[in-house]
Amino acid sequence: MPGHRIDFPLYRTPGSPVMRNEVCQLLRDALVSLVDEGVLPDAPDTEVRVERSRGREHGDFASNLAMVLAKRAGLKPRELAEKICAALPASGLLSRAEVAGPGFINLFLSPASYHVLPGEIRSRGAAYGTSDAGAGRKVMVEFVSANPTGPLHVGHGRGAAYGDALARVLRAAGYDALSEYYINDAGRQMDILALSVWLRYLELCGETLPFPRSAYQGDYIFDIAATLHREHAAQYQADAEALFAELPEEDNPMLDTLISRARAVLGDDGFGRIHGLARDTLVEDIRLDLERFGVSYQTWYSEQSLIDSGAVGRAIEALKETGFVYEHDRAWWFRSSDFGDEKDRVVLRANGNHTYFATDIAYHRDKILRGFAQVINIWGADHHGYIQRVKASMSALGLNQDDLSVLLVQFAVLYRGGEKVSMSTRSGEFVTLRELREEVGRDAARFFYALRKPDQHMDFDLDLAKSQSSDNPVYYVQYAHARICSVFRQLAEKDIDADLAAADHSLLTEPREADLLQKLSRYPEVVESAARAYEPHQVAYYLRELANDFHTYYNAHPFLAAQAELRLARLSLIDATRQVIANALDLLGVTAPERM
RNA sequence: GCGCCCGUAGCUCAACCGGAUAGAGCAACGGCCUUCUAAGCCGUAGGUUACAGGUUCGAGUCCUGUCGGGCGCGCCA
Repeated sequence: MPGHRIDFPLYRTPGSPVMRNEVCQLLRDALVSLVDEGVLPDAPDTEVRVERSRGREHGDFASNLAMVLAKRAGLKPRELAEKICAALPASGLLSRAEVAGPGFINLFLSPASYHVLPGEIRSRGAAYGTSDAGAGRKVMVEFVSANPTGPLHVGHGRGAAYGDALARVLRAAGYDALSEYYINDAGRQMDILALSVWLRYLELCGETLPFPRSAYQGDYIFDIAATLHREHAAQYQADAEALFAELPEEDNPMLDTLISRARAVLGDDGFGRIHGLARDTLVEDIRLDLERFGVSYQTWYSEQSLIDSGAVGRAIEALKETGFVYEHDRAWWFRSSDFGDEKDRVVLRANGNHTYFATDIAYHRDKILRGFAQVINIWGADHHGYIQRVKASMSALGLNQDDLSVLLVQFAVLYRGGEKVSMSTRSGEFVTLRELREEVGRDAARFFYALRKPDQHMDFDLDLAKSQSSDNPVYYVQYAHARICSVFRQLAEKDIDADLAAADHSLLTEPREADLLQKLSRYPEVVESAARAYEPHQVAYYLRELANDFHTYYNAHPFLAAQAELRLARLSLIDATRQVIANALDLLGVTAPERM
């Protein structure tokens, strides 16, 4: 269908941070003019939406605005589209607008908009792609937060890769994002951990004992026990025979009995020191593991500190004051079913201890009180049942439950040699994040995770991720970066003078150059969109497209052999490409190697 | 049983809060290295978007139901 075409005068060349937003503004201006002219009845509250066109023939941007507003204007979509086009203010950004299909408005960027791009990318450098879309809003991203009772496994890896990339993307899009790890260092699991260490320590002291099968079995328990033995010799030794005398046979009562006997023998002080040693060792181990995975946190927030500071007690008191808490069977229940939860939940148990839920209430209350406009929790999919009750507690406390977003990360099913790898923390039969990193490499692992939407079930093929072949998508992107660096090394060797700032980009007339420029111009929009949707995988897919455009260009046109002026323009273009690849890879926590 | 997430090419996944002809990568087949890194490029083939209805100018996307998969439903953490 032939489109109606309108040409604009070209009078300036703005360097726009996010082009799509600029285009939206032009359409908004057009709507205002149409209201003034009486074509539209009132100031339309319809959100102006513009998307990147799919195909080149549809221009750079497309809007369905006319189709949305046609009914209100009493016009056919195509007629309204033409009026909108005619009302567009003059701008150097666009060169023309067309009406096409059932009433789409296709917008074409001006050549000048493209020609300023490589220079803009070069001058902004690592900052190209960042914007102030988030307007400095304070957001918290809390992720991983695994119990410090053992090493992280590959399931945590997915949450780590996702959470860290999300935090980076949010920062790039102008949010004030803080990464936090919530250390679950209170409760029974930690007691079992301390007990496990102590029992292994007793063995080192020469005691013989039947190590309980439901205690922690991992090698790291021996390591911590060895440290304890090295630093304190037999200071915490006790008679194992007495310790294991007349124990309940069932796993849980047995462990609980052992824990209370350990406390009795060692005193709260002694037990607490072993507990603290185990905790600190494992938290430090996790911190190092994540750091080597390219993941770092601003804050490590201790669950125990919430209890010690009285925050949990205060939160329960605050909840009681709302009247949504009642006593039943000597326990205190929160009326969460009043807020959409399936049933009411216990916050204070009959034995006087608070539940895990109680600390969660205190923790989320604390997050909001710390002044975050948006709190993002990244949880494993097995925790989805807790979302409603936590949100319920926020509502009950007078907080806005929409300030909390819980994003669920589905489990990755591991495949090795074409077969499922079954995983269970207790049996010790699980692949740790450390193993994955050492076998696969940090970059491949992170990119592999980044390629998947978090709420999508994921098959993680270990053999593929481990492979150093081209099957591995991360190399495809990194290779593009390395190739560009290589070109510039050749340039230096051949002693060719290249003042990129003097490049004349109007010489870039090849279709593949236009494709590459267009892709580069999209990058800030990709970052903004990934941040808004909490979907860093958009960056990974963008990278693959960008690398593809570059490789295609590389194969089709020589850079160094070209005539001097053209060579300069092309070098400027691929230098800009290199910068954008590096920027985007950084958002995913992946390095951009200069050679491969 | 109830609730949440999902179902797209042989496989693994995209598809910009409903848009134009549903796209990549593997795997398959056929081409491209005396020239800047072949970890690359180009081409061919591959689809009733699980199924059935509904909403509207328009549905992979929203609603209802069915089937299939994952997870969750403790005074555990």
